[in-house]
Amino acid sequence: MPELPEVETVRRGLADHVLGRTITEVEVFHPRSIRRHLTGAVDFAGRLVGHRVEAVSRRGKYLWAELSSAEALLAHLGMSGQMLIRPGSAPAEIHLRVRVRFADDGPELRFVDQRTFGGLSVEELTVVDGTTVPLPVAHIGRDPMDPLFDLEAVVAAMRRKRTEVKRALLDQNLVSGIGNIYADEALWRARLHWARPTDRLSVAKVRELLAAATEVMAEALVAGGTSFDALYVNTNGESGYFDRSLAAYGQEGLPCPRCGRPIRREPFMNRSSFSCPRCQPRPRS
DNA sequence: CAACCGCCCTGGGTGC
DNA sequence: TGCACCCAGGGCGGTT
Repeated sequence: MPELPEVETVRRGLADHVLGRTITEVEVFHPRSIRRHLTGAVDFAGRLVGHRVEAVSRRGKYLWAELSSAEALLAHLGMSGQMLIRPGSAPAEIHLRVRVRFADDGPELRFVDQRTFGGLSVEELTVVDGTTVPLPVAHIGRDPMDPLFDLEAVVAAMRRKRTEVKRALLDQNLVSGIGNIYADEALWRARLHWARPTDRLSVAKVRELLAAATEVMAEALVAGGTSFDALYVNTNGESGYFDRSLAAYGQEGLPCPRCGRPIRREPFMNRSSFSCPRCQPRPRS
């Protein structure tokens, strides 16, 4: 499940392999993978062919290549999206959705996505708060790895919300890049239950929580990200190994690394939240 | 407007 | 063995 560390790992791989290369051919094999490109596959390909990749950027879970056309190829990996760099001679992957070839005849870029929650589109760029981003990213908050991330502003905004702390942590408009895995890990590190109301947390506690989120994602980035199966891989098709370092997420019944009590699993927004019953007691309702 | 809910989608895993 | 069902989950549109 690609969150910030996984998307950043992919960004680095793309920067290594497609920067400076000119696109010559684009094939779309599944319309759903470009559903956010409203003008369709022909226009999608037409806006890419002939243009050079000038930068590969990221905000939160969004990834994009800035092109010599002054537009950007925007990608969101969803749950299972992969950006693979492969020789053109390699057999097509079962879930190959989009293929991009380059003028130098070197390795091609393949967007592979089993569950098709991810997708690509070509977007105009806009400047928000001094930073150039694709239009659909304009409303996405800066992520904690962004040099211009304003910690105190996010702490204040989070405490102004009237919601549960995990919902706030997952709100990409507030702070981006955090998904279910790193939200649970950050809450575990900060010893907060996911249902705690944000407006009753101290400034210090919210700071601690955001610091924990930043820290756990930085550690995961060093490990190449978190992979439970072959769904998340880098541009070379390799899995990360941060799953071995998870304290709470997916650890139901296993001992809490801090106190030894079995990690519990609770339903949360039609999915699951993992926490320690002793370190992260439920709030009194 | 803020908060929240349901839907989109596929295939690996599980239980009968 | 085979089938039905569950589950993962970010973003978005619709509703309260």
